[in-house]
Amino acid sequence: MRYDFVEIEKKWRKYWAANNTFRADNKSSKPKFYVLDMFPYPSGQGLHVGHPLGYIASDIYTRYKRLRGFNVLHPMGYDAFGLPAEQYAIQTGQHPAITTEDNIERYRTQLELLGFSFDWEREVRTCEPGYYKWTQWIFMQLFKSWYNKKTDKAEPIDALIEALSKSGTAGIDAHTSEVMEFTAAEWIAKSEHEKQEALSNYRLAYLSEAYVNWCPELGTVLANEEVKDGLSERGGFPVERRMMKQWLLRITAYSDRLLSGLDKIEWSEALKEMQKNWIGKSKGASMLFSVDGSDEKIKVFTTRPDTVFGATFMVLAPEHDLVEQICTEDRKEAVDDYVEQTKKRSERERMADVKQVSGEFTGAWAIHPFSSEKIPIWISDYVLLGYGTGAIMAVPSGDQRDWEFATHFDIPIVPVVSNSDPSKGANEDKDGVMINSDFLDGLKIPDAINTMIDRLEKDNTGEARTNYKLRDSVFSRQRYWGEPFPIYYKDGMPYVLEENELPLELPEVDKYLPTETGDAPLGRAKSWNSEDGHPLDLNTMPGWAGSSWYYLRYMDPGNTDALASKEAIDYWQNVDLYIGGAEHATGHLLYVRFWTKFLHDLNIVPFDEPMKKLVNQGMILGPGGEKMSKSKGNVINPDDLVVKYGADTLRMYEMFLGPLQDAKPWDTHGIEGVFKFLNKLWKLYDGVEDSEPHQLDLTTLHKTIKKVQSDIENLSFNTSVSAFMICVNELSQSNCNSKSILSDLAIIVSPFAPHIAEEIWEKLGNKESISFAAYPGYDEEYLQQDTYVYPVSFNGKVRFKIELSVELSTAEIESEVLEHDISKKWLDGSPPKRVIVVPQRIVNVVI
RNA sequence: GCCGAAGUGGCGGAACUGGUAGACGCGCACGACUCAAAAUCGUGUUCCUUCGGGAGUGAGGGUUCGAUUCCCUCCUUCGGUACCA
Repeated sequence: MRYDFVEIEKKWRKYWAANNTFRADNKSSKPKFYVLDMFPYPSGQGLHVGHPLGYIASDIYTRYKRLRGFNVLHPMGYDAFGLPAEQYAIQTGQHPAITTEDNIERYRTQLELLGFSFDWEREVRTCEPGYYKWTQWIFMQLFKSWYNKKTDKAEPIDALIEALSKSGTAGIDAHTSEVMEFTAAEWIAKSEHEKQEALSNYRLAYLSEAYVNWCPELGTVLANEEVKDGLSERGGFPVERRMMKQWLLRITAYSDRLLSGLDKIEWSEALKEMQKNWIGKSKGASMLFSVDGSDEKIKVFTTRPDTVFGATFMVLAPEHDLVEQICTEDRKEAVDDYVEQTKKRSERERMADVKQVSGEFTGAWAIHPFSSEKIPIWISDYVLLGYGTGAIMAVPSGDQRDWEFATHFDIPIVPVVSNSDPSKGANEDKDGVMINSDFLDGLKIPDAINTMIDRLEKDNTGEARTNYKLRDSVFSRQRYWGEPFPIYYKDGMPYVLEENELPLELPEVDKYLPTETGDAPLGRAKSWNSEDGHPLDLNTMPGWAGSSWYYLRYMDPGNTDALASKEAIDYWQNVDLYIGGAEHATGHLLYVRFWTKFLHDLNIVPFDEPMKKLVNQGMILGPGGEKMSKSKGNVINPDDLVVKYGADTLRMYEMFLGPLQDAKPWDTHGIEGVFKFLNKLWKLYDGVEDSEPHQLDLTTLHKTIKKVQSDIENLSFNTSVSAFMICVNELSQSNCNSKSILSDLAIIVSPFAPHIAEEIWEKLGNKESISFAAYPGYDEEYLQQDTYVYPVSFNGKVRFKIELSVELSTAEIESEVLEHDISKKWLDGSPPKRVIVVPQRIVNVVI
């Protein structure tokens, strides 16, 4: 009988849907396992062959785990809010919900064609009110929380308010935007407006005037990770810096936990490294420098406090608050000009001429804290306002950028570490001893750093300090197609809605564009007010809001009382295996960890890392080795291949292409080999008999079970496909027709090619789906061999092979080998210098 | 620049903790079946060779009886990041 994949696949797709075969229960006596794919944004293009790669891998793993007796949660959904649908809406006037719905339908059809064992009853869509109610709810909790450094977790703001009214800021150690100090009396005396203002300094979701990446073309702000080389990631439009009032999330409160948490999760080193760099922890000290003839002090952050005796000037970021105050009259014009210029320049331009040294002298002088010498204060855009304190002590002998600046403006360079050569460049190495450094002279650098920090703390002019590159995340977008903020304004201050007012649904608007007055699109909505008439926030949340907790919603997608029930969360716990692209390294994958830690602090989830193990699938490139894209016209559509070869062939071929994690070019020709393999497999089942299995066939089977099992556990699917091919070749060769062997083969193939496996399984007389069969064990007994063919090499080169019993001792093997005619030829009468015998491996004769 | 990953036949790729390099598949060549073609099956396929062998896993060196695997130097490609003090 012919392998009629069209009929077979249609039949089993229907069967699985009708029987709800892959429904996962929230209660089970079986151990749980959670396998998750990064859910897709349903774009108008549909899927190309690159998308299913990860889904196929996770589906194989899922089906394997089921066969091993696990209750597996394997859901799928859609990251449905986003820019493309909105851009389309602006162009055509069609509501983004309609576009999104259509695209989702298309995705669903394509996904179903591939035979994934998703529990479709758990599908989620981030754009549905029933879903985003809980995205809004989490935001609300962030707004109502502050970060207590003493307990190292988020706590309710109400408790903070109570503490403030009892004893002011005394005894409170919070993660804040700026340090605040006031007494209980002062707190009580504050107006409501002032209180709210003060509280926003503590809240984990707060409004702030901040420099943001503004994209005029898209009409919205972007997060740092949505900007690539000064252009928007989506669309490639220019991005400029602009001061705007925005919602921010205080992710920086979690910097340390986000960093240390990496040690306990199984993610690739590359990815952990990216997150580490993004968080960018560096240890050093903060130091105060007095300004000559002023009460102002300049606070700097440095990782090298030991080099302070080499500090020959100071540099402030052009936007630094002190610039205006300390700038002298004669320098004012030049300085103002420079500041103006910096503001105008976009990120992109600033990046383009990194090598260009520029700056202006403010006319002011700082007093060196140890030598009491006067050193000039400059401004330059190589010092960034957002990092450290926005000011540095410049040590041209120890920092290359300072060196270039000093050389350019002819500022003295004083070496402070032995083996420095100031005429050539800065010495940034951390070996050598201190020179020209008063009480530090002769100390090694690490000792000098500690000595200096002790001294600073004693003198009260500085302290040890840890700094992070990580910034609080801008959380508002001036767009329509996203989650509205559950926020209204009273007296200009933000307040949250009541929980029972959620979800705050997206209003209808006449156009998906900003208003004439420049307000975000929600400004077009009629009566966009709270129930008591206060205006609602006009922003919407960014794309990553909904994806930061979706893995929890799958556990209990219909719940209307909570984001998921306690029972469901306690049962499923965190994700055991997460598969998706590495492009989300510093976006989604950081935010989902942040939100999980926050929900952990709120006692909503018992774990504080969302994904125990994460694997990044590599990209499938076009046949030429380029990225697949519509514009290049090299997109391979999976639907066409399914029509021609069937889903089982496509699934196996995608796995066969190469290691899951590697990028690899697509070559449609190769699919024939896998298709032939499935045909051969199918043929094996003609004339199956209940006969006694042949020894050789048992060896073939058990070797394959062993190989495939370890491959799946290591996510090495390409080698299991090879193993199946070898197995089927061998069984065909020996005309195997043993039912027991062929039944086991069907089970181990089923995670890879589920449709054909179901069909075979049914033909073998089984009534239940193969999905819940028991994975066969392998027996080492069948893998034992009586003899082993030794490759015999002379000086490392293989010259002949000899089959010997595995019972032989090393000495016996040696003499058997040396007796061989070819050995005699190579030895040519003289005795070997040495003979190495590795049992069941090799024999090497040294001559 | 810095960080990370990777370089193996014509191509995708195998090779467990150092032990037969090139499994499996594609492609190609030849053969069988066929009036013919497709499909299918079989054989061969790293390169050079005076048919004894020799060379060979990006390049060069090292450790070892033995290196794709370990160590050092360098080159190339891809991904990330970029004045982070």
